[in-house]
Amino acid sequence: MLHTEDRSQDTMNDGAAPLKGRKATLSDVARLAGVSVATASKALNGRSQVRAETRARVEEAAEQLSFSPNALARGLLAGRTGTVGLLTSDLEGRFSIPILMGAEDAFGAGKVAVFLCDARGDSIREQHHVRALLGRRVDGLIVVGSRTDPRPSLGRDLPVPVVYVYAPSEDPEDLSIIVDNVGAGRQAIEHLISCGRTRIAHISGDPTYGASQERAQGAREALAARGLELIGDVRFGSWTEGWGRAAASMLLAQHPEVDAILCGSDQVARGVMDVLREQDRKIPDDVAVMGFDNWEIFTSHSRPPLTSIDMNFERLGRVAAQRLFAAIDGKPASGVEALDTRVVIRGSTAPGH
Amino acid sequence: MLHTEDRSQDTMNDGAAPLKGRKATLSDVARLAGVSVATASKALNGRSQVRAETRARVEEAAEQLSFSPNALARGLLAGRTGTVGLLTSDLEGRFSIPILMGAEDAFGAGKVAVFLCDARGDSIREQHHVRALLGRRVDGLIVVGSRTDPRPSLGRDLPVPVVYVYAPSEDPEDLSIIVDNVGAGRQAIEHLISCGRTRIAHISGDPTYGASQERAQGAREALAARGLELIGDVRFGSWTEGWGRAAASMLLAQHPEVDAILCGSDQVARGVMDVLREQDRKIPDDVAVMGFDNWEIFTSHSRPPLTSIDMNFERLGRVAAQRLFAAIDGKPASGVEALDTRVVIRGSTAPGH
DNA sequence: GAAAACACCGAAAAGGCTTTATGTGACCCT
DNA sequence: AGGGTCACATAAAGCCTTTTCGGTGTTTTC
Repeated sequence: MLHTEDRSQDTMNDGAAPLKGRKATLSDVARLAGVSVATASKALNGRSQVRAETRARVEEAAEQLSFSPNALARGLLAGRTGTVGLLTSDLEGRFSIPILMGAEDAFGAGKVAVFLCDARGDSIREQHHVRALLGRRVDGLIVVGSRTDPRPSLGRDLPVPVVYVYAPSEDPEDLSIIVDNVGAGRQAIEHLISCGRTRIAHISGDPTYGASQERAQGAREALAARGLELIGDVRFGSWTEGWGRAAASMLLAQHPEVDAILCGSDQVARGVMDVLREQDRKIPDDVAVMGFDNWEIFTSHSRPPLTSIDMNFERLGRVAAQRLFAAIDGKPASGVEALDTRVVIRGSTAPGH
Repeated sequence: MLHTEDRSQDTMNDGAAPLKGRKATLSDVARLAGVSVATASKALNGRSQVRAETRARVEEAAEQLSFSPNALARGLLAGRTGTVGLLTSDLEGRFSIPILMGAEDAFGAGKVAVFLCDARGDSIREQHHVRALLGRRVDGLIVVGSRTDPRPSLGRDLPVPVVYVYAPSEDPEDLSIIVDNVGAGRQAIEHLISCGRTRIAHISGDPTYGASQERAQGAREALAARGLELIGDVRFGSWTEGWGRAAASMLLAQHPEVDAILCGSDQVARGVMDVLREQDRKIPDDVAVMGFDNWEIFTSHSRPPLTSIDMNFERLGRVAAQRLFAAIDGKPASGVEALDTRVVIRGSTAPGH
């Protein structure tokens, strides 16, 4: 049912309700308070050139009219809009969201609003969005990639600072905030070793992802530091449960002595655990299992709950926001900043967790 | 070294920082083209009062300066900003994202930019965001709930139209776009029946969710229409695999004759399938299994792939965006609009899929 | 008692754009 | 030739806020 009543020019409001942006302008407030707009502005912005009594009158008038200053006019004058663009190439993916949440959180704490744009992996669309955002005079841009491999830079001649997150920019002059995947691999192995495991295998994911190569490298490094080696080298495949099952079957057949399996993702780990259970290998007593990503939906509900490496995505987003703030304030940075990860221990490596 | 002057958190940034890419303004374009700003404006906006040759000159000048009009100034004048606020109460959840994608898509196709705000389920934070968005003079608001139960209205006296998605507003005067959960339950049962099943059980999720009650109701209706009943009535629990496993064990013990299990979510279905496999019941030959949500990550990688009801979230977001457009254009609507769902058939009900 | 200091307020400009109203010349008609 | 129409260009008036600068009236200082 449609009704055509016009809600936009409403009746007078008593000012009791808190949320009414409405059309009240600063001159309305000034008129009601019996002062000039200049004085009203100063009063509301805490400038010093206003008598306390006058300020109070203005504030009351503003309250009564539910005045809220027009951010457009303010931004037009200030040259700063207090907005940033958040450009993601893949909202659907699991990784953009927490990053986005972290960034939104950090900005919302300040007085910055976030324009969200999803390029859907299309660079034409991305260009279009960048242009639109610049037209809106955002103060800065955050670009979130969909995988960890380097991506093309937006260019050096943008009028606003840019921070790349998750996927670094190909241009080292840009500032990129990424996950330390080598460190993540190292951390994982160190945890397994400290659980007393020595015959460790690594079932990874898609080999075309930089992340899987880097994690494998970190894992090898950590093993080498103890004079150990991977059992049966790294097995690459895809990021799926199916691959986890297939790879686990082969691994157990070829190397039944294995006492820990590091998996490329929680989904892979899930498949691996299914096979272990079917073959009556106790987790973690016979074989410890570990994943990457700490994807709650998989880690908490598996049997037993899965130990995993958390990528701290929210922090990634928050740090990106902070760096962008700094750049906007005239303190730019460049290079690649790799943030560390964190082991979340559950029952698949530590009984009782 | 840049000045380390008092760059206090305020706007006292007196242009000391070298803003390198100062954006070209319309007067720059006009000067370069040798016309007045008024003419330049009309030329670039396709107004009629401009000679073709003049228009070409202006366009070339604009191109040369890579001019893009300042959306702030334009919005200030027009009273419309071409922005909307997207207020979600829970970004983390699985449902907001596709809705958000649909909306972003629909708006991006027009010339509307989206402010994203996450209230994190906190109504104080929500109020704060609403106020901030109104200060930025958004043209409209979309409010995305985190569960399907009705939520408090933002109020009738907002200066801009609002569309509620997923969770309807408690106020029937508001416009809400939701999923037809009763219809979804009906659809599911009809599919199972058309697969030849008659002894159907329903393992649902958290009973405090309206969605689970409504789906159960739809399921009962569809069964009643064929003179059938649920085996062992609805079993409520939580939306987890663990509950799926527990409930399936009990169900199979009490009603071994069951030939289909409708599950409250794909995760529940996942648990149910684990138990069926452990008890050597063939899926779908002995027992068909079905879920709700069509969460790819669960449906595609289970054994066999899981038939599920897709909620069409992207369409939900797109429709919400369209309704908001209409309302902004002065064609408001109210009431609750329930969109239908869709069965995605896979191997867990239909062999060979 | 005059000069300076001070506290407070208002007029006005600026910021970039669109639109209205006004102005100018070219052209056509009787 | 004068009046009218038409096509085009421009000046100027906003939109809403912040900030600078100038102007009161009052107080302090020597």
